[in-house]
Amino acid sequence: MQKREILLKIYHCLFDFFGPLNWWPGDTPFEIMVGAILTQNTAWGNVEKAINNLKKANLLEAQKLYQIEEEELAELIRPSGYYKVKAQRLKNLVTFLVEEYGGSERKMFAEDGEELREKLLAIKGIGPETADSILLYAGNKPFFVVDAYTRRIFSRHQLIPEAATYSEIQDFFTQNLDREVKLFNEFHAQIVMLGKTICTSKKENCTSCPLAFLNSK
DNA sequence: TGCCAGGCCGGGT
DNA sequence: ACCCGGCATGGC
Repeated sequence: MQKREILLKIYHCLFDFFGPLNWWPGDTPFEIMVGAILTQNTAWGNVEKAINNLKKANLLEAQKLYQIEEEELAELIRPSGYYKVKAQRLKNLVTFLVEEYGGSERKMFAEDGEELREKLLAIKGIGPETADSILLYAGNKPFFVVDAYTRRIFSRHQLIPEAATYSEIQDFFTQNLDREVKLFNEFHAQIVMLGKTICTSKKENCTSCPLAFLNSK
């Protein structure tokens, strides 16, 4: 079977299993960008607490985070862990957003995707996964997001080498899928759902894996 | 009770 | 070009 067929089969299998997920959990593009930074190596439940703190304080806007003291921001996002570095990283992002685009995500995302990706990667605290999450889920641009679940699940089924780099894994998807926002969005969401709910172990294969058909290829 | 979560950076080889 | 320690809270 061709890689292309396998990928589509996996996608449809997951979609049938979980149903449509319509990611990312977040009401606005700005909230999604904030969440993308806060969720770095962190359980989403903790991120929710931090975002709720920002919402309750009515601070979930670029201009407001731009003005707030970094120490105060750090206290608000404390539940998300790594709160001091993440406060810096959020500051770096909103500074970029405000000073380059007047705080308007719409203006930022009007830019060419590849160029914007380079600019995001140049911000300290934004690596490839965070940049691609922002581009895909906040900006509706077709960049496939690779995360720990993706590596774990796909290397376990021997579709990618375990030591593959981020861009190698990303290429595996983008070279074998149509470059569509809807597909990239839903596919990544399905992978995360699988990793969170069923394929949770780092070591053993899960017994009730919906992708078990891959084992008898 | 310890382990781990939707990374990333900086310094050392 | 890799490898590793540091960053931290809350849930199981």
